[in-house]
This record gives sequence, structure tokens and C-alpha cells, in this order.
Amino acid sequence: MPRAGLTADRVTLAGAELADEVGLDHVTMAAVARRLGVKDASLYAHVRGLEDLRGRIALLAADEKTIRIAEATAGRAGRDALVAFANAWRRYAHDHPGRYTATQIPTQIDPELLALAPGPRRAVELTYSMLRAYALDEPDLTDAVRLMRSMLHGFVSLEAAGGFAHARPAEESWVRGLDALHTLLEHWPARREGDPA
Amino acid sequence: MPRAGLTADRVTLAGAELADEVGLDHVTMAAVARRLGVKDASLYAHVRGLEDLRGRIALLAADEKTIRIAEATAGRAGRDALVAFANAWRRYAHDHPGRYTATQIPTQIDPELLALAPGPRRAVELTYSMLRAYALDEPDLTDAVRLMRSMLHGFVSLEAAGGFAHARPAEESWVRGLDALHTLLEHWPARREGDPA
DNA sequence: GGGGGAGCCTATAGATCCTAGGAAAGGTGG
DNA sequence: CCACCTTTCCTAGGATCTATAGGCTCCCCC
Repeated sequence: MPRAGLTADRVTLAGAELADEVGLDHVTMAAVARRLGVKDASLYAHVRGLEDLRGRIALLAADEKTIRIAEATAGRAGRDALVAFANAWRRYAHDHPGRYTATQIPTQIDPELLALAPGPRRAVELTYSMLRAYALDEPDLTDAVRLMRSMLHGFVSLEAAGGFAHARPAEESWVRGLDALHTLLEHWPARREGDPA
Repeated sequence: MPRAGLTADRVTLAGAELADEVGLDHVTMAAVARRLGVKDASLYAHVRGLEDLRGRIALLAADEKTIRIAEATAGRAGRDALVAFANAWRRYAHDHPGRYTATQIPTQIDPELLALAPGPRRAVELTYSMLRAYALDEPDLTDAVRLMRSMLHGFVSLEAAGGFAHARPAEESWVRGLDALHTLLEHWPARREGDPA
């Protein structure tokens, strides 16, 4: 009997594809095994279990998303870079909804696996280096990075959940939101009295 | 044998409590039944199934969150109202993590049930009426509402997923983020050429 | 070509979702 | 006060899923 050529990466990829097609929480060991033409017990040789698989999908998604953002922002600066960054983020979420939702799992990903994945760390670096163009000093820079990530993730997440239904097209609010974000970063407010240092 | 006194609302509440304790995706029909001292088959008389239960938990959470926000913002205006609104949102997410994640499900909630729940509609009204203090005209007002919701949800969501680990306390970034949001709303940028109407 | 390890299998146990049909509790009308 | 009927909850059971244990066979490497 010919071997299916399984691998942790191939199992993860099959799970990711399935997640995009039917939603992350319909990704099951049995379904992934069916898609690979294999019995479900065979998967456990490559992946610790369902939790582990979901964590691996999340890391795959983080890596892919980071790569897209890096490509989109390469050679750009300032406002152009910001828009390219944000659009790449949103487009990834649209293209891979299942993978994207995997990145939201508050689950404790296998730390050893996480240490190997370049995506998350690289994403932080990209964000910081892009925002450095706005001449913010710490700790404002960190706060701005977090604000931007919150806004992008929040928008994409609400959009996917149907939070912007039956009204002005989400696309237009997105464009205007990026305007607003850019303006905000250029005029980041000084600390008010009573604010944390 | 004494009756347990089940009801769709009681089942939903038990599910919500369980979600806060063990996480939304460990909320199972069997677990809810155990908590209520009942066999799992009994639940199906009150709730259509697991999907339906999750939708009901989401609506419960939306209602509760809206009530908290309404109470927090009552009698306040401008910056005070904004901060109270945001803090009530975040505090609800902290107090009820399982319920809060239920609100994120892109799931199609039973439309008939959704029509009865006052929470989601009321939340939109509250947000609009609060932001009206910033003198924005449509469509900017809608865009601002969406930006604010994105930022609040995104921050809370990333925070819960451990996205702000090992660095500046999330609390401080939150306070500064609200400063920034307030400033942004007061100086909402005009449309640039090429922006959507 | 002959180990030996890896890859995939069968078999099995336990948990879950959900349906079908039955028994009993509690209100209602005579 | 009793019979009825609706509602509530139960037992029984099928289908699907996660996960483990152990066996067979393919394929690489010496």
C-alpha cells in the first residue's frame, strides 16, 4: 500500500485548508484524516492531538500573515506603508478566515513550537519599525503599536462576525479609519495629568 | 421525582456560567446538564442544540454588556462618557471572558431570537448617542462608531489572547489609547481626495 | 539483502450530540 | 375528588469524535 507521505506540516496545512472552507471549529481529527485519505489514528503520529493541531494552524497563519505584510510594506514608508500594512492584514483575514480565527485562540500554544515560529516575533518587529516613522518615543510607541493592532484586529474581527451589517459599506469605513489612524499617529497626544508614565 | 425547573433562560445561564469558568468551547450539552443535575437529553426540550445554546449565551452577554455600559455612561458626557463606556466594555470582558467570547461567534444566531434581544440594538444606539457629542456628521459618525468598536473589541480580544505579554502593562496602554481615541474624535480628519464619499 | 525504524493500519474505550419514545408531575375541568 | 392532558424529564440507542495500544509493512541504510 502506498504511503500518504504525512508530515506535521502536511497535516497542519490540510487542517488550515479545512478551516478556511468549513470554519475552524468544524476542523476535526476525523475530517482532516478523511481529507488526507488516511485513518484518523494515523494523525497522532505527527500531531499531539486536536489542541496541538489548532495551535499549529495558528502559527502557520501568523507566519503567512507576517510574510504578506512584509511583502506589502517592502520599500514603502509613512502613510503608504501604513495603508499597505493594514490592507495586507485585512486581505489575509478575508482570504483565510479559518486560519485567521485560529490566531485568536487564547490557547496556550506549545511554547517549544512557538519559539520556532518566526511569524509572531517578526510581526512585532515589522510593526515597530513601520511606526518608528511617526517619531514616537517609548512608551508611546508601544502604546501606538498596541492601538494599531487592536484597531486592525477589531475591525477585521467584527467584520467577519457580521458586525457591520446593512449599512455603509465596511470598505469605506475601513479607508476612512486608516485616514484617522494615520492622523492620530502623526498627532499622538501628550500625556495628560494623571496618566500612567 | 422533583422537577429541576428548567427553562431556556436557566439553561442559557448555566451555559454562560460554565463558559466563564472553563471557556466557551468546553461548554457542552453534557457539561451543562451535569451542572443542572439533569440528563443531557432533557436540555433539548428547551434549547434546539449546542449551536442554539451558544447563540443564546451570545445574546445574554450582549444584553448584560449593554446594561453595564448604559449604567456607566448615565449622566456623563464627552470625555467622561467615552472613558466610562470603554471601561465598562473592558470590565465586562474581564469579568465574563466566556460570555464575551460568545459575542464573537460569526454564527448565524436564530434571527427570531435576535429580534427579541434588546442588547445589540441598544448598544448601537448608546454608541451613536455618545459620539454625537463630538459633532461628527454622517457618514463620519458611522465610521467613527465603527472605529471605536473595532478598537475596544480588538484591544480586549488581544488582551484576552495574551497578545500584550511580557511588556508594558496593558492597563497603561489602555488609558493612553483612550486619550488617543478622544483626541482623534475631537479632530476627525476631513476626507482626502480619493476617499469614499 | 537483511535489519530496523518509521508510517499507517485495525481494534477499542470513552465522550459527545441528538432523536425517539415512555413515565410521571402538576395544573384543569367535570 | 378524580380523570385528563400538557409539560417535564427520563431511558435507550445510533452516529460521530478523540485518543491509546499494538501490529503489519514499506523503505532506507548499511
